[in-house]
Amino acid sequence: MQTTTTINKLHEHVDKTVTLQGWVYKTRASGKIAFIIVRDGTGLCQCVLERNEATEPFFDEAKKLAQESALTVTGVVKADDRSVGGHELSVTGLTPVHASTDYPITPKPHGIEFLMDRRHLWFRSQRQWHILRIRATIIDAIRRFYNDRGYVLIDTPIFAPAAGEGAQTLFPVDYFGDQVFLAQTGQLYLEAACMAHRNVYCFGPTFRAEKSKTRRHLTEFWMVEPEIAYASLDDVIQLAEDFICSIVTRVLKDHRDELVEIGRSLDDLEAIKPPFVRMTYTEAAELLRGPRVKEFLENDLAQKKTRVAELDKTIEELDAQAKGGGKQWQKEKAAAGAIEAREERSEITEQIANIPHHMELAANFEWGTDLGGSDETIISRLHDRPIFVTHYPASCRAFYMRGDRSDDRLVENFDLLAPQGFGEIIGGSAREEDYDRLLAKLKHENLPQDQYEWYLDLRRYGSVPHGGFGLGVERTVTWLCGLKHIREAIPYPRMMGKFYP
RNA sequence: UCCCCGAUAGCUCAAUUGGUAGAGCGAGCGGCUGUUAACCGCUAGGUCGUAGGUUCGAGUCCUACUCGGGGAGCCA
Repeated sequence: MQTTTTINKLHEHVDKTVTLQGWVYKTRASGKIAFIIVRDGTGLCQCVLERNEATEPFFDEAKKLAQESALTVTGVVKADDRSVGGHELSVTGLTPVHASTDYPITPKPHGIEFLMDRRHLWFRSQRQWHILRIRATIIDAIRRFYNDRGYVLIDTPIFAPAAGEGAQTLFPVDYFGDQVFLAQTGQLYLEAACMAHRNVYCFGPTFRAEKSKTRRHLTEFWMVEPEIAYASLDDVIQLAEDFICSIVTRVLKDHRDELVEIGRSLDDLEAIKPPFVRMTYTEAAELLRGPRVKEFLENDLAQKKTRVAELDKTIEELDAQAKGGGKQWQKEKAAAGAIEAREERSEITEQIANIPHHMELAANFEWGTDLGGSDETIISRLHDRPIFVTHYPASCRAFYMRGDRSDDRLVENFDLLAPQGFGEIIGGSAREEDYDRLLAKLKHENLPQDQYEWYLDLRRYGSVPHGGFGLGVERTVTWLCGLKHIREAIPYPRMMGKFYP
């Protein structure tokens, strides 16, 4: 008669008695009625506990159950719009499984350091819970995209020999007395598999030892890298565009409510349609140095200064309210508002301090150097669709990228920048298929040829035009969820100086 | 590696030009039958990151260090 079910299935059990197994998310209790919001891993449900004959044996105990206590609860499912999730449970039975006390993460605001030290608990909170579910969908969409198109999954090694693209940014590992490194890409290995299976991809963790402390860096992150044979740069770019569109479509299909819940604009994501913007590196360099960027940043600066002035006024008013007369809850609300306004002000003040530097970097951009993080952010902010930036100078790109046959200075590569300031999510290229050209590049970069003999074999035996790219999963999650920082896009972020929990 | 900012109660933050450390939340107790960050009353809670220095007097000023935040470089 009574069934155990989960919150996401409650709509199948309206007016029936069911049992839920979960944890206390929040409680509010009066003398003779208690509201327990239960989460069970599939959603939230308000359980209403009225003091009556049925509930008398456990009412007092239930009322005192603190946040994150585990419990099973039985009751009649009622459809109720007032309740989160649209259903609630009128409780007839309740069994505590584990009483929790002093759960550290309260419904009130916390600082980032506090939350990061408690990441293992933090992702029980709604916002984090939504983000990690969207992440899971994105990863599923990635796998399906390639599997459905007949790509063969090739797992590339995580222990890699010194030979890479630049050994200084790698994590060294002692390997039975030899030094190896944690892999920063599977690409070279993937190219070999590409010549065996034609269309392949690898998907796994990637490690970078760069000492970067910014909103877009992790030391350990997930990357998916497709590689396709008999392909030109245009083919690879087309693949990237189809790929991104399929991920966005899937996320919009499966997670509309969650996206709204975490404050992501659906309109912005629905605007992600082909064709994406395309520009060459040279065009990007001209854009950065030109009047459009200067004007954009000057406007940005002026707007931010206006905003700070507004916030100053708001803070003053709220402070006065918080100290003045009125109800206790009104004063509290004013105080909370003041804290929020101060946070926004300090964030914007920091941005204002950085703008002149970013303007200078953009205005003085020199052809031949790589686009900086701030340069990419500027280009990204000027668009509301992803931007392909192609044909970078060979001097600032890896040795394996295919030389542009019409201009020796360039390579056939691309970066894909997510719009609205989110920046780079993909880096890719056509690979140099010509043995002599590749060997010349190796020598030019002073790379040890003996370490790359196996790679050169790929150009000795049946070399064909081919190419691929790498997509950073966390950066994609950050973009699609509209996060301010990449650390929320992965369950256990690893950053410079951070590896607990 | 470099530049900027910060560290005050378990948490989030205040503390006028250097002059006796405060509020809210959380916790504990009591009250309230429809709450949505519930509300009302009471109670407990502090070596102001660490070490020096200036001063009659330092949370406040100076120096170094530790930890954290943002950015540059580098990158997905």
